[in-house]
Amino acid sequence: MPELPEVETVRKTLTKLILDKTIENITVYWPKIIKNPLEVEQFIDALKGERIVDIGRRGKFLIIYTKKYALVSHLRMEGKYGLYQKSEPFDKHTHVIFHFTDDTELRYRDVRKFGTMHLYVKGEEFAREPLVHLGPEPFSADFTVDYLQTKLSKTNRKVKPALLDQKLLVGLGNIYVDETLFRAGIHPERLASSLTKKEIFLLHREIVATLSEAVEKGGSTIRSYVNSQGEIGMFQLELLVYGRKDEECKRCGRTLIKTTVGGRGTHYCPHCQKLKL
DNA sequence: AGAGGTTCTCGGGCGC
DNA sequence: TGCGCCCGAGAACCTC
Repeated sequence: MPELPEVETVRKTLTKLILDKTIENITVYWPKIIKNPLEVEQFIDALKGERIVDIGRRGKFLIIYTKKYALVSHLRMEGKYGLYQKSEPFDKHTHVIFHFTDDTELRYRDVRKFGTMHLYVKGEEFAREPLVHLGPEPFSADFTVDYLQTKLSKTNRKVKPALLDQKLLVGLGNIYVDETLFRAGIHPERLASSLTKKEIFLLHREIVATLSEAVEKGGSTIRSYVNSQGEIGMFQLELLVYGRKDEECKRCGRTLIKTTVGGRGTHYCPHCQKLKL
């Protein structure tokens, strides 16, 4: 599900729902989701009595702040947060419940159980896994054309796997990387180090543009994504290549192709994105 | 039946 | 031989 635009949308909607609520207790049904502290009891005890004071985001990670702690949460493929009345029944994919002092509770649901949670004392979170080695935010001043140029020139990988690496840049996932490469006219299997200065400039511009347009539209709903208020995104209507195998390229009219690159399903236009050598 | 929006771990290959 | 880095493959889990 969630790449940067979806996580940013979850951050905004979840803030409206749980800001200022106080955690009375927590129930953990699938302890493997909690990666730090190792003991689930410690996780629960730490957060008891804590009030939600802010919700942030770093790349695809959500950071729920209480007065003392930072809860770093990754939704991976299918993780979802939702606010429910305590009286509502919960399904078998609900793995963590944060019981608030009012009659509501925050439920974490995750069909594939890939999601993770790390709890740290506030201020330590950026110096620890999983945030410590992340690359720059695409909307930050650190993410410049020169930075992208330097990084791509130093790797032997193909451009698509390079851009999916969150150490190079945070936020891109399989959907937005395919969209970005199409918009920049770059074949996903080009060697990253072979890109020209002009191509890097276009790539940088389209990374920022694609992600910011997607944030404005509330993300993309492909299979199951909904924000914390249960609403779908709208950017899937703007997708130019992702999920459009065998359909017409909106730029040149030829047939779009789907292959595998770096083990990931990859959509592109063989005419607009040439694999020059 | 196999792929699926993610990322961690592991092992092979290579250079020093 | 050893170490460290880089990279790709496989694994984590469930649904359709």
